[in-house]
Amino acid sequence: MGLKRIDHKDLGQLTYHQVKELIVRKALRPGDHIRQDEMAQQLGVSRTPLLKALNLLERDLLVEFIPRRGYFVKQYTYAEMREVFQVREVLEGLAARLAAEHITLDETAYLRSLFAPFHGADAIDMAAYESADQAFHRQIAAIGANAVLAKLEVMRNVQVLAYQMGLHLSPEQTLTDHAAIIDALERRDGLGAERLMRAHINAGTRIIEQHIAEGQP
Amino acid sequence: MGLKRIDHKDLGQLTYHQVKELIVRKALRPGDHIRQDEMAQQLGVSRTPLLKALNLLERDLLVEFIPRRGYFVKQYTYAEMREVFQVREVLEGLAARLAAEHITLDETAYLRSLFAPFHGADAIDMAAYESADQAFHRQIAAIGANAVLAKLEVMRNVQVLAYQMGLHLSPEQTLTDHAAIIDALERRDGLGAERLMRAHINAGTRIIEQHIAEGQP
DNA sequence: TATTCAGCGATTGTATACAATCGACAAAGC
DNA sequence: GCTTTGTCGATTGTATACAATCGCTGAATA
Repeated sequence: MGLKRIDHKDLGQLTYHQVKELIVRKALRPGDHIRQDEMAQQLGVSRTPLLKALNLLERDLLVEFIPRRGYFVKQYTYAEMREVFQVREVLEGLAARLAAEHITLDETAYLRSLFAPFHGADAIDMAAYESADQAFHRQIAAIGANAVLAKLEVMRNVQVLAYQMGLHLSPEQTLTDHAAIIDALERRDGLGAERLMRAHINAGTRIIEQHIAEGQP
Repeated sequence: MGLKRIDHKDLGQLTYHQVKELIVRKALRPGDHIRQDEMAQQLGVSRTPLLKALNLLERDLLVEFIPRRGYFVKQYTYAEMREVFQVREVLEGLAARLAAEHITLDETAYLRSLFAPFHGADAIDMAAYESADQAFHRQIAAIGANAVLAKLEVMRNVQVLAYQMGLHLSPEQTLTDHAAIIDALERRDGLGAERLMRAHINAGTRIIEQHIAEGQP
């Protein structure tokens, strides 16, 4: 009783993760046409599970599907990335507000611990910092405990691409913003947390808008 | 020149719309196990395009997939519907804010025209009213012109289910709310439109919470 | 009578074959 | 030389065959 049903992984799921890796690691590059036969063969599966994987990736906004032409690795313009950030702003704002309702002291402590290595550090290991940043946002969404939001959270894969486009705040700025958000969460100030989170992501949006203003696509 | 590439419809797309119809019309009922062979045969297609359709429906939150068991028509509890509304609140708020930036006089006129038949009417045709309500929200999302948001907009299919669960405001309340939102859009007051839209949907959330408080699942 | 387990039918998971059609290249026309 | 049209290989779209396995039923057991 109360046993958790083990979640079987079908090849579709496994293939999904593999192809996602290929995309975020840029082994598959933006704009690339994903040839199904070739890709299936390389992964050692048939086209059937690959197609399932590609459908999931389309939902994640990592690939684009054009009927009769195929699947392409999504190539983001700054304008499109801005749209993603506009949506992220409200979704993560919601996540923060919901998180404030349930959050425990252990969880705030964990969130703080993510950034402890970087406070007062001479040089910041950007790769480590990027994963900490992502863990922070992921964790808040998880604490928010809204299953619908969690499904949309897959949109966060795009965040990796955004980093690759150089679209992130300075570590100093982020550390300050995150600390303020954690404080709000700790005092169960849902509206405050939402407002701060939105402002934080909106700062990212404004960086994108600078690129656009400078005439970049 | 300027020609719109015709968008081929593959069987997957067509099947998707068919099955969606079956679900929102309750020909397939919540909790039903969708037997692939049977359903494919009834629709006159093979399982391959049906599977593609089911994947899309899962993204729309209309069906649920459990590996090795199959696809099931999603059965919403009030608690889950509340989660949907929490997400809708922020997404539609965003849509309203974005719409305010672009909206034209023609478009505000159209939005008003949707509800003209109901103002001062003796009795309200609830079916017609429901479609007007949905057209209103759909149109605002369209004017917002954010492609990412538009993709998530498919979540709005759940709105039909919400209606079926009796989760909607009184027509009087809705007419008032909508009029206020249109006014805000007209004066290009993005923040105001966002606030009003969120309050409007939040009123729906509170109705759901009443059901939950009364002990309904 | 309640419980466990084996066997089997039903159903999903995956591979593959074949049909449809896209697009690249070459040949023909202007 | 540039554009258009026809042909063919490459690639996607769909159906189907077969393998894996789920869960139900009924017999065996306590």
